[in-house]
Amino acid sequence: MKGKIFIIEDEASIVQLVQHNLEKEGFVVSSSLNGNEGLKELKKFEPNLLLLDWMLPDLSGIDVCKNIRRDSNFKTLPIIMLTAKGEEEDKIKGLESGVDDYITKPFSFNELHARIKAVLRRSDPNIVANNLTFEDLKLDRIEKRVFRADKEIQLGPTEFRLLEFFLTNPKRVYSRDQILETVWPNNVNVESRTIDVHIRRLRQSINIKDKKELIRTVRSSGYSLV
Amino acid sequence: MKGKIFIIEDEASIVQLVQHNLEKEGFVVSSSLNGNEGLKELKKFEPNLLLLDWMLPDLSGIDVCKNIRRDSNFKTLPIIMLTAKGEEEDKIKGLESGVDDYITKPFSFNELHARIKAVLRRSDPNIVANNLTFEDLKLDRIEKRVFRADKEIQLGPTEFRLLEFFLTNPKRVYSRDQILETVWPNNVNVESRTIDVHIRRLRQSINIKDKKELIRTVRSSGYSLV
DNA sequence: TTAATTTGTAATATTTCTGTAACATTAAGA
DNA sequence: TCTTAATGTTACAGAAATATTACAAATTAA
Repeated sequence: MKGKIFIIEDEASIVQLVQHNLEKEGFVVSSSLNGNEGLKELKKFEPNLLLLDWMLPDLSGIDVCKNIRRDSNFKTLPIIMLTAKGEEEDKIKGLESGVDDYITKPFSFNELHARIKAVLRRSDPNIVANNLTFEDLKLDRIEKRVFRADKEIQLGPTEFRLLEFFLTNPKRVYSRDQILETVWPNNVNVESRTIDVHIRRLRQSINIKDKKELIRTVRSSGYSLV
Repeated sequence: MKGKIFIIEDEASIVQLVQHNLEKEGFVVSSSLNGNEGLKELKKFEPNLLLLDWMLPDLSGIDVCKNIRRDSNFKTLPIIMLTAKGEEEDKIKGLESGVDDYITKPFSFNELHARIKAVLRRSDPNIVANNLTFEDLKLDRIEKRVFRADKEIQLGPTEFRLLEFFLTNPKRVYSRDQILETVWPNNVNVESRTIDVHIRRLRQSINIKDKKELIRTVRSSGYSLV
């Protein structure tokens, strides 16, 4: 789990390419082909970053952008604008209207990936960090290892992703639906109670006797790291 | 695999000479004849070092250089500038703009090779090192020999490259895709399960009884040296 | 050319992980 | 205190990932 990215872009081929590659990188990705629909879905999806095409069939990128900035929930949502060649002068307008970065089409995926990482590093460092820590918990994404109080802990793949997810936003309470959406591969249907079992497994692995419980149950809301 | 080198240089004869010799040395090389195109391809290629001509048809070397340094992914990419005789005064400017070294045309390949090694040795020692070691494992790239606890080990070519790859980044977990991409010659299509078999062969060769396993399996992620 | 080595794959075995169902426990309001 | 809904716990079967083996084709050495 490296965060959620939403794409609003009308060229299906671009969407497909970018979405596929981002998913390979571990992002959860959703997309829309036009502005109005995109705005709605985006607010449901709650991404960590938006890739926004400058020229859309219905709204202009700027309109979308302004709409988003009006919504208090998305005031700080990082936005990267996708512009076509020759629209360069518009970039200035774009940056003024609250865009964090832009990239000119055609672009290579690596260029885009670099910018995404740069923007996320500023807005939400944990999403791209190689090491996540919280109190005496440490998770190394490169070496795929987890430590509690400097003692290594063995986790199965799902428990690893689950902990990774909690570590990107410690203390925050996540509902089962939210957990499902980001920790499980897309379009998989699992019983929501299944999460309880994985929480239990994770708890069992990361708990040390005489040390406090790290995962808090918030009845009727979900779980959080604490 | 001794790393990837990108060349931006408009004189085709120089490119050909350098590229050919570098490939003979085991580098993976790609090149471009002008600045704008070069910048794009470079970012796709993700080299370990860039050879950059000072005078290009479209952009100056300095422009290219600045552009690269702006991109967070390439902030530390080592650059060696190729300058023509008489441009010496420019060298100072070049070094200021973030170039790591320069060489004056005409140069012999040996001169260039020496500088490349010197620059890489600073930035990414494992790429040029003749000997890679990790714990009691030793791999000699020159003599193509491998030792475990001072006892020589016989490896097939693929197992040798595989171990070489792991040794350039011990502890790091690599996915099967990543392994395939760098250990196997480009555009070869092999089943991803094939890697398991080679891992097994490598394990069988480098393991000594009573010594710990050196290759770690990370379920659903890949393998690492450990 | 023949012999020896190396490679990739398919088939099979083994290990580890996952999701679910069933039952137990807990918390909170009536 | 009783009731009920939510969460905790456990065990297990099927699934998924990896390990192992054998073999034929390809490559290299002799």
